[in-house]
Amino acid sequence: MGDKEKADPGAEFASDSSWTLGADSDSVYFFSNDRDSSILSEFGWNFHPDEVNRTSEREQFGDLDGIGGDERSSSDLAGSLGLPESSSSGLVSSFPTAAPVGSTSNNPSVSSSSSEDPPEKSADSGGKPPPAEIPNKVRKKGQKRIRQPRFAFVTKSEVDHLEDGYRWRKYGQKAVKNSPFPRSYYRCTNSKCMVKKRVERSSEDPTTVITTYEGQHCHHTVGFPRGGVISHDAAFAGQLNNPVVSQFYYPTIQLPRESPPLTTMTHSRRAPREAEETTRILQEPTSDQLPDEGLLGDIVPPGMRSV
DNA sequence: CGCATTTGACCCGCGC
DNA sequence: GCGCGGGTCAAATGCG
Repeated sequence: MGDKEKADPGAEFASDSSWTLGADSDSVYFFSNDRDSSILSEFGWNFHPDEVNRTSEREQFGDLDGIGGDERSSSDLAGSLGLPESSSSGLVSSFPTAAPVGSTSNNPSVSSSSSEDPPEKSADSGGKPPPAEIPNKVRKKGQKRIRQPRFAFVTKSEVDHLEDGYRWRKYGQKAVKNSPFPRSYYRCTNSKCMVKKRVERSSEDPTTVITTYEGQHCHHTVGFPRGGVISHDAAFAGQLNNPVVSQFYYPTIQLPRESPPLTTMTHSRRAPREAEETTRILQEPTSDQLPDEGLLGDIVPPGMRSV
C-alpha cells in the first residue's frame, strides 16, 4: 500500500468530514499538559503523558496547529482511543498532533467537541441502551443533542474496519457527499457503553481511512470471539506494526520503534473481506515493546474521573 | 437462535 | 420557512 503520507490530512478530513470540527468552538478541547489525562480519561482511558515518548510529528504535521497552544498533550489521546482499527492492516503510526478543532481554521485535524460533558450514563433508560445522545424519539423538542468529545484519526489502511480492542456494531451507513465512499456508523456493543465511531474513507485518498470516535468507553477492551482477549496494548502495538501511515489528529503519541506482532482478531462475526485479504498475522507484543505498559491498558471508568 | 449487518425512513440541525 | 445533509432507528435479512 502506499506508504505515502498525507500531505494534508487535516484538510482532507475537514472537507470530508461533516462533523463540524470545531464547529462548536466552545466545546473544543484545548490540549494542555494538564488536560492530557483529562482528555484521555474522557474516553475512559488513562494515560500517563510522562511515560509517553513524544515524537516529532510536529514536523510532519506542522501545519496542523496544535490545539490551543500545547499540542503535545494530544499525543496520549491516540493511544487511549484504542486507535483506529487498523490493526488488521497495520499502520505506521504517526500520530499527528491534535488539531484544534477550529472549523474556521485550516486545521483539519480532529475535532473534539465536548459541548456538554457526557451525559450521565443513563444507561438503561428503557430497553435499549441509549446512544450517546438522547434518542430522537425520547429527546424532547428543543433539547439540544448532546455531543461527546470526538476525536478523529486518519489512517492509511486498506481495510475500513480496523481493530481497536473493542467490539462495535454497525448501526448505519450513509453516503458521503462528494465522496464515492460511504460513511459507516458504529456503536460499542457494550450495552452500557455509549461510545460511537464513524468510519469513512477519504475521497481524495482512498487508502486513507478516517475514524472518528465519540464518547468514552466505560469498560475494558473485550474479548474476541476468536483469538481470545486482547488488550489495548496489544491492539495498539499491532497497529503500529502496520505499513500504513496513520495520522492521528489528536494525539501525538509516540510509537514504539518496532511494532510487535499481534494476533489478529476480528470483532465482528463476519470478518470484513478486506481484512481477510490484508490481515497479517500478528503476535501479542511484549510489554516493553509497547509505548508504555499500562499506558493503554489502564482504563478507568468514565465516572471515576473528574474533569 | 442469537447477533451482526443492511438499508430505507425518519428526525434534527443548519444554512440560505 | 424550506431544503439539504448528517445522524439514528428499526425491520428485514444473513451468517455462524
